[in-house]
Amino acid sequence: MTERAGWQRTHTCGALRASDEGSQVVLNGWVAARRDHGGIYFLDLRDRYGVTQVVLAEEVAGDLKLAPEDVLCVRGTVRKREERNINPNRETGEVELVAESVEMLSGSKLPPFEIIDDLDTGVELRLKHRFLDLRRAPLQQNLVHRSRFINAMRRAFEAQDFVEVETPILTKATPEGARDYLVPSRVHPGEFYALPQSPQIFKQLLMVSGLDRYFQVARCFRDEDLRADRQPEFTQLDMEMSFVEEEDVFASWEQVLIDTFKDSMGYDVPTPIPRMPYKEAMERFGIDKPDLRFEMELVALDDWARASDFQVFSGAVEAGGRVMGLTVKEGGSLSRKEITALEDVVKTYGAKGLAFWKPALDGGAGPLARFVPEGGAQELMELLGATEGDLCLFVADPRERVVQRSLGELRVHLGKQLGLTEPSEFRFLWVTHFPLFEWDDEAGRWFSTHHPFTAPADWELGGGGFDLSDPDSPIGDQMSRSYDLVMNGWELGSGSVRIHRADVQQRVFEVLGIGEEEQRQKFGFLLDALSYGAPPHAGFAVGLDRLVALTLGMDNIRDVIAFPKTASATDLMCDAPSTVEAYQLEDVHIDVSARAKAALEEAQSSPEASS
RNA sequence: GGGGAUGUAGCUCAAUUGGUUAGAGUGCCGGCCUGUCACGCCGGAGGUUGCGGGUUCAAGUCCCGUCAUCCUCGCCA
Repeated sequence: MTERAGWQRTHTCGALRASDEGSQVVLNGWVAARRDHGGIYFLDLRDRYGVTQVVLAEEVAGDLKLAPEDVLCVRGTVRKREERNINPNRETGEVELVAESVEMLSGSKLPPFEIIDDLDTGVELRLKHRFLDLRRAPLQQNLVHRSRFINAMRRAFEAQDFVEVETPILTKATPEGARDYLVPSRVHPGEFYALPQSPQIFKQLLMVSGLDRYFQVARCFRDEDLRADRQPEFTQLDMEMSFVEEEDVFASWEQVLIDTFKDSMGYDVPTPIPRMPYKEAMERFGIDKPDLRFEMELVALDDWARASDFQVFSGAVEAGGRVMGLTVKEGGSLSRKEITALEDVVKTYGAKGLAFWKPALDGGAGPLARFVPEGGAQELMELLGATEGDLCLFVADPRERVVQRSLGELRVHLGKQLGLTEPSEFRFLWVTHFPLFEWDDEAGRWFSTHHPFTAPADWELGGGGFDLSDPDSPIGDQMSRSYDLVMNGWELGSGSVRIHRADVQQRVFEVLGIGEEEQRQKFGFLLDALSYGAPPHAGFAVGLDRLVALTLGMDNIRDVIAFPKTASATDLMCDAPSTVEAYQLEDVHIDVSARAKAALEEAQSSPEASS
């Protein structure tokens, strides 16, 4: 056996306590701080586990030059501090290490920012030196929490007899859904793999194989524009089970959530998790992922509006649209300026304006007041659940989705602004009964609301005979057997009962405008599999980055990911994406277009490119 | 693809109506200091005001373009 090298630590920097007094120990760690008092020199040594104060006597320090972030080996004796010198803010604060020798294991240049907990520095710099950013305790704690959370989830699935199976990363492009990341084939000139947007088809095939219960911590890739809660590559807890229906999937997940939250953070998830049909969510909250931590529900005012003298309101209803409102309790004190800011919120989502009313029995105030009929204030107040001192807000539009969406987003906005959302409370909800198809005006055809493998609520699916080029076709009324899991206004994940009959699957492809030829070419293997005894099956997937971020009270997923990308999908640390050597392109049979080449040259000739 | 915000010292920011040599805090370096832990005191170094162009006697400041980052609408089965 090899002998242990003399420099290696006997303890971590978070380990020593008063009970270790007198021990001879070796610590390894980074220089976190130095305090030179002339005759005595204090040194804070840091690692993942904590910080320990090292005391260097003049004789030991000598002319040793220490810089921040140098990596050291310190040998010495643990000493209990005198009462007045104890640092109560540190776990190791009752002791200090009296150094007998200090050895530099690795020197450090001056870092571009300080390695401190409450760093106040731009994202750009932090991402460029992510290895230094990740040296900070809060970021390390995030990653540790993520690891514990995901492993607790793994244990929970294993306890239910699920089998973790890995599926391919190099796979086939899918015609529907997000833009694919493509990988050119060297062996097959002109052909491409795609990175999976999710392991969807593979997990269904595993059900056909009889694996019965599958799960995976799966990396997924979607080449779409990013957001604070969206990265081009992200992680899902993906699962699928056979011989089940909706309620079995819900039950399985509820147990997983109970186990995971309990194990990893000691939180008791309140169960059963309530269910709400999509239609109800849209009507009451204006959104398919309602935040149930506060009330302030939307109110339908269509009948009131139809009879109103206010043209904007009555006109919207006559045009087949909606008028809805919501009441901000004690919102009457909001200034005109604040209300204008709220109007900007609804305009973002397509609303033309935001009407408001400060309710009172005498008719109230605000632009809507003159349209409240004599003596009609009480009726309107009752409709809105409003009392004097409240603020009522209204949106009217010929497009129902604009009314619901804009007021729904306004409700979320107000919830945050008024401090109605308690961050340590986790309110879950299953949203069910989504429509199977949605009409896309731009493309002029139907798209799957969830995905094309989702079972229709009615297996016969109308039996055909619909005019599929008609946006008002009753195909739009078909319900699906898909469901979302929602928490605190975030969509955590979605799933569905799947189609396990080849004929139904073909019919759905037809509605989506995927002809027989294309079906064979793109999904032949799936249709084939469905014709060899496919069990009824259903599944679900949860976005882990979002869920982990939420459990830490963060609304940006960047800091629960070790090496995240920027909003333009670049990695500032390793400078990806980047150009490759000409021979590499030749190998994979790729010609870069003249336009792309010109853009590259322009970028490289500007001084900005190298900075 | 659209909208908004930001870009000044290593870092966080300031700089009046366009006007002298672009400042402060912090970090860093040097000196002093034997109980600090946000140590203290003294001194010092440190700037292509993102980049390019324009207006002007004069631009960190005004105009045009461009790049980067963040937020967001569209997009994300």
